[in-house]
Amino acid sequence: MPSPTRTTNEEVVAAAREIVETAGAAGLTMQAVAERVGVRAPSLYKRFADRDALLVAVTEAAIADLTERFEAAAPSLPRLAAAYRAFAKEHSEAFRLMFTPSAPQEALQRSAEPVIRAAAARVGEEHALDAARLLTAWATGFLQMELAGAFRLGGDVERAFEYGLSHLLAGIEQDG
Amino acid sequence: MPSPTRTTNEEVVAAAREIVETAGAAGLTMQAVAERVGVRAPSLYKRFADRDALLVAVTEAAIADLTERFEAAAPSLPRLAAAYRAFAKEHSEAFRLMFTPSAPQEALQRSAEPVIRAAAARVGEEHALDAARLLTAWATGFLQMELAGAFRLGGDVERAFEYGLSHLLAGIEQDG
DNA sequence: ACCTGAACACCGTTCAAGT
DNA sequence: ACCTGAACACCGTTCAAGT
Repeated sequence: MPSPTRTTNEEVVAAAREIVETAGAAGLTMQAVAERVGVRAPSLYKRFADRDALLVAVTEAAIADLTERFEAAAPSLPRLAAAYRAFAKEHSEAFRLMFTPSAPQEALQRSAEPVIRAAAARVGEEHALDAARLLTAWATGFLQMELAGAFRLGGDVERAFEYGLSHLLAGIEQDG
Repeated sequence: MPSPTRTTNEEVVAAAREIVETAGAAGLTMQAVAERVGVRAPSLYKRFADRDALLVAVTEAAIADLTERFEAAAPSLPRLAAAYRAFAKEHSEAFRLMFTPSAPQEALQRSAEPVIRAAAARVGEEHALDAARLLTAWATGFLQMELAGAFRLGGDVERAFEYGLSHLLAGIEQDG
């Protein structure tokens, strides 16, 4: 007799996201996830090929979350930057996963679209991609360094972020 | 009777670095390191408190390597940027480790000094730190994205790096 | 059809015992 | 003084057996 399904992919990914955020990617064990959704570890392999596939699903869910925030913040570039920073702070572990070779690139491309459109409104279609990449690279590096503790000494991080952002926005507008 | 030492901390770290670079941080097992230096895994705990301490030592050695390259490239900002990119490509796994909360921040601060001095020569002492951070954050984010495959589509990565760099250098020089 | 216990290979780590 | 085998707890993963 067929057993009724005891959990769902969504529930598994949600549990995995919580574990990743509280215990880090290294803390994501199949047993911990299984316990959280009320099954045994081997059952998870019916849904995800292996631990790595689950980790990719976690990354993808995080990217979808970020994309929503971007869409809500667009087309203001300062608000996009603030949304990015807020996301990185709330989901620092998932943020790190996004810059791993196994991250789903199509999802990342989609998340970048609001940024590219906002850049286009500011500097025109022709330079939109370059401008968006400049801003994204800077913000990504800044947040990565901030999360790693690189700014622990050396003054007001808030102010440094605002300084960098306004500087880049001004620079981007004036040429091509 | 005292046994003669069969390996050294330096040899252990060197072996660990090779493993990290070929198999990734996840591939760094105490047994693999031990085999490489000709001892058994438990012996490594005489030298490093645990696997994490060894990983920190690997990160620190990589930062020392980067610092040497920076010192050789200074005070040219384009050469510093090129050195950073070359390092990231040759030691992509260690590069990622550098932006982890457990990375040794004092070593990272030291590695940043040639960049800050080069920035000072370009924009003056007063804005050197801000300028160096702007450049470093951008380059770090760019390389992180490049290594993750974010630029797999979308044209000439080389050109995009040069574009971003020259744009930032021009922007940095003109104001404060 | 879905779930599980049992099993396997592998890992980090400790420690008493060897030299 | 340094090294090791043996052991423990834990992990990912597979699979035959349950319902």
